[in-house]
Amino acid sequence: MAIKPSRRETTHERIVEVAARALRRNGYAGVGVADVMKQAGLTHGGFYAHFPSRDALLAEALVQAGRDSTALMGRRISQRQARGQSALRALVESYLSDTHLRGIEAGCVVAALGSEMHRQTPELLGPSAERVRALIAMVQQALPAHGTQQQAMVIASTMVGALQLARTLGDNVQGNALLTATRNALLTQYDTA
Amino acid sequence: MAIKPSRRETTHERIVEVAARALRRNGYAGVGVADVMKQAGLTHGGFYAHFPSRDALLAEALVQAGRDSTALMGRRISQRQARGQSALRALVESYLSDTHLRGIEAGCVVAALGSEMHRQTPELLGPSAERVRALIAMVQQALPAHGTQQQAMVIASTMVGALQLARTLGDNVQGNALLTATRNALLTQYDTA
DNA sequence: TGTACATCAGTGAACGCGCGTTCACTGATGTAC
DNA sequence: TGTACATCAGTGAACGCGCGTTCACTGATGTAC
Repeated sequence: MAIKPSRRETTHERIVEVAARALRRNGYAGVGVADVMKQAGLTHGGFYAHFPSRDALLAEALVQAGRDSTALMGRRISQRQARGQSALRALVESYLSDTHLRGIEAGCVVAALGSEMHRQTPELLGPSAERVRALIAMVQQALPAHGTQQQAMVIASTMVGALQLARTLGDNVQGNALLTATRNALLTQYDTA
Repeated sequence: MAIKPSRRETTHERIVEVAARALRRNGYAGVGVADVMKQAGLTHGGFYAHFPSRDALLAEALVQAGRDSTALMGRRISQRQARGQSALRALVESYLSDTHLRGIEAGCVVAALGSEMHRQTPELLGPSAERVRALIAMVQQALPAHGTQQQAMVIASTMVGALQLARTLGDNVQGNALLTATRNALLTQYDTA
């Protein structure tokens, strides 16, 4: 029995949701208070009734982005498992898909912000490291029995790196070749099905 | 017979060198004109006698950062090979070393900027993609005979991702465990020596 | 070799713009009776 | 159910600061004779 959220709460969540997408699309420096408020259908003045500072918004947005992308990835994986794919194949093919290559603002926050995470304020570093651990845990759960955390770390690293390199190469022959090569390598080595 | 560089050229290179380090330490948004000039021992006014715009500096800095980190990595690898390590082991152990984990501003530019590269201006995107291709080529050269470009792509992705995740986790047990696991996995699979 | 002049790298003050932040005010929502 | 009032979410103008950029000027370097 969920309590009906107040108008204030609804607005707050809308702002965070907009910021969570902007964060992945534009990076930390690309999230502007005025911009986010405008996209949420508000004026910038009301911002500080919801957040003590821009940094506080970023912290909430980071957590929200993690929740959103995990949920989306979870749905995609379930669909593939329903079609008979193993958990690992479903994960690898979803993560290293053309859809994920192009869908940055709805995609994995670790891939979207990987190289920027370590230089953020402590307020943001905690949740960032937590996201990395969550990604590794997600991979480990998808591994066949006896999959180790070490294996999960390596696979997570590979997927994050591959997505970033492919995005830099572009949505073209080069980028897609890199994704394909990585999918094949991971499945050949770790998918025992 | 290198021509003695003019005062102007020397200064220009000094500015680019400072920017190349700042770029890796702070990211694209973290490179400020005034800051760079100050670190180069100059005042900010003279900047536009050297570069048409801040973006032009970033482009030169990116290329310079690639050159510098490639040269440094090359020296580290040579040292290890002189001690009898295979080319691949030397590469993997250098790239995934604690030194590289901590030495961001002198390290691989792809690892330092990976998640930011794709959203830069076209002027910067070209050199960025070129850096990715250079990294892949460097890995392929280190592979034992018959190493394919596909294998090189996967290894490059893994190393870049691992370094970023380790940096986010921090220079502690977690980060080092991730680096160690990745080193072991890559060497077990690809080092035939 | 020394002097006079031209060139040129670098200085430092100033401008304009964007962005985070503040605040007095308004209009809508909800409560008391 | 209707009216009067209090609360509160959101508005929009304004402020200050940092940053990229411009420009008139200075002091040093180098060239001509």
